[in-house]
Amino acid sequence: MERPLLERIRERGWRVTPQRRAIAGAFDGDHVDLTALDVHRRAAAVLPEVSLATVYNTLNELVQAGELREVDVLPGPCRYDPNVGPEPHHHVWCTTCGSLFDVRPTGLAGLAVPAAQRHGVEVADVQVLFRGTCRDCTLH
Amino acid sequence: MERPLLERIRERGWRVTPQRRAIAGAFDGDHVDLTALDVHRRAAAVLPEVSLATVYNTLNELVQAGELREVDVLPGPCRYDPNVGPEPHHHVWCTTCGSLFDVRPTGLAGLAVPAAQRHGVEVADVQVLFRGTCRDCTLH
DNA sequence: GTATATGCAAAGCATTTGCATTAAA
DNA sequence: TTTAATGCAAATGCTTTGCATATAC
Repeated sequence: MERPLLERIRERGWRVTPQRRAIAGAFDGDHVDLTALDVHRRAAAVLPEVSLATVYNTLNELVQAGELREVDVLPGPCRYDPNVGPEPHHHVWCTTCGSLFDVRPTGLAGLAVPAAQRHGVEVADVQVLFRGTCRDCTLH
Repeated sequence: MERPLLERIRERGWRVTPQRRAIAGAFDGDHVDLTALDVHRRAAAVLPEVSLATVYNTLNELVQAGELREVDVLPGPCRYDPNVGPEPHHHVWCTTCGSLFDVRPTGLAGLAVPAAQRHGVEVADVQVLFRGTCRDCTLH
């Protein structure tokens, strides 16, 4: 679990504006991965005037600063994940409702690409996506 | 390795038009995963009048028919993969130039999500993405 | 001949950008 | 007071759609 985003913004010496407070606040609690629209919806609940452009700009700045991770492993809009710890992490996704959860799978260490299939790519990183159906969607 | 797309179109009783011939032809050879624009570029090399809308429409029809697989595991436009065999497959991706290759990793069988982390999702499927840098990009 | 595929141009999202205005420090 | 952040509205990139025209069967 990470330190709150707002604290990390402050530590970077960035200006603390009401918008940034609202945007950072959107990630408080159980850190789900949010779309820009999710973030805007949550931020606007606290600060109705916050603009979508500012949400996008701020999310991008945070990604560039390494304080958010872009999760772009599934169809639809990009998601943002405040959990940027050292160990890469992975996801479980309900293909029906789109719910997305962080997960730390077992057996990662055994994964490898046979050299003959690497096409000259030096592998730096692995991302695993488990797809399935969540209980709510199974029950209709 | 799959049978040529055009043959599969014919077998479905679909009309064989010059456009469909050109679009199917784009996937001949080593089956890279192509974007719609890639397909359009290749198809237009053979049939200059083919429209991008037709490329999109045709790709979607082929996806719905199960003759193409959408690969939507990375940023940027969706890619289409003519290799729709039973075994799910995985990808190696150069994060610099965007090259994408199919891969059959070892160690897949050992991958699992601890029950406590499943958030009620019944896992049906796994997709693995290896990210790295290809030789060309490393050498500049 | 008839059903189906095509092309165009317009519309739809998600996202980015330019620039004048506002506000944090 | 200065520098940086915001909001707007317009632009972008990818993809879809409606509809009249063309064409495979």
